[in-house]
Amino acid sequence: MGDSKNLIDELLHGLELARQLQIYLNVSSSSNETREILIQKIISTFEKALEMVNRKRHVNMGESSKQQYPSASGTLAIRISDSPPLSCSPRSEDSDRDFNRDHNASRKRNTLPIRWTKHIRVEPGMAMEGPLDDGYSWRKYGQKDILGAMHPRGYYRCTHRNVLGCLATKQVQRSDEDPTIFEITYRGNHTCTIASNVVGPTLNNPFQTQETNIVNTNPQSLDQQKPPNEQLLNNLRTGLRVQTENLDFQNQSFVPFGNHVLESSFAENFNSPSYVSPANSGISHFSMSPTPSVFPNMASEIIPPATSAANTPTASMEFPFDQFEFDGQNFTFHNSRFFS
DNA sequence: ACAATTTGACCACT
DNA sequence: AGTGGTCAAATTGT
Repeated sequence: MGDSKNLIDELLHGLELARQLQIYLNVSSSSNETREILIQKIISTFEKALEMVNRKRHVNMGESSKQQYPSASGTLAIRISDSPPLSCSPRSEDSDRDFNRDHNASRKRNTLPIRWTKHIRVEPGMAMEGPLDDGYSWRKYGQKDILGAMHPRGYYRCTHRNVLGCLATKQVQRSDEDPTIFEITYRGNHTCTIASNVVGPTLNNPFQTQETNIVNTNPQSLDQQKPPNEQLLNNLRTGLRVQTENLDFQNQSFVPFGNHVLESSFAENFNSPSYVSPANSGISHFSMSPTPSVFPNMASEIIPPATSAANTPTASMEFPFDQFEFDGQNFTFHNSRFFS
């Protein structure tokens, strides 16, 4: 228990430092020395936190199932807690529902295990009627007032659901604490974008085009007009903007996998010049709770200029869940194809 | 006319 | 019974 408290303290400390750094980085008069010190502190804080987690895991686990959490510069392992069964395919439930219109079966509650969240911030003062463009075409199919939430939750499915059978869906929930932040929960994989190669390795490095555009959400515009590829390319051409924001890492509403570990070399891929995910542009910003990631407090997002619509925030991450492996204990994410 | 969104109703789950 | 997720008819936009 003491360790958990310390862990939380450390992570909170990291959060605070990161916030300070964010402020400093926006103040041109601050010295490089100050930045260096802050960055060192942040790294140190997170490393300490990770050590604590590792210690705890060593105590709780036998040697055989031991998984090391990475240092800040090493391999990223995402710990995910209690899970629905992993035996089912990511889309099995949805598939049954949509293409079997037997109403008894089709109305079955979606127990889709694969889902992940993003926290997106839009510029205050801009239209924020909904999420920004994330490179995919979504059609809204519902909206619901959620108990305890100030803002309704929007339900979206892939526009190509009927034509291509793409079963990806997302839910968009505006944050109560910070109305400029949208929490987007993606469920299922885009089968339509496998063909169109939305997260293509051929796009330019988004780090080269991160300067400018402010998010300009246009709730009435349509994101259904362009194929995802073209949209993303357009986004990259016209400039992207990175926003770093604080995540509520204590939010533990998502339980996608279970007590397993997602292991991936995110960090090293982030340094790779060839890495181009229009979705997250190399900066970790998705979270899988309850312990979102080793960077629990920070979410960075590439905010593309708004080409669309309805409610989609920014370029989204296409997450190739078919590259997960589950061996009964660990959930491994093979990201070589994803990041290459 | 067609496509997208809105919204009340329905259903499954807890 | 309460809640979240989805459906589908009605409405709105292009």
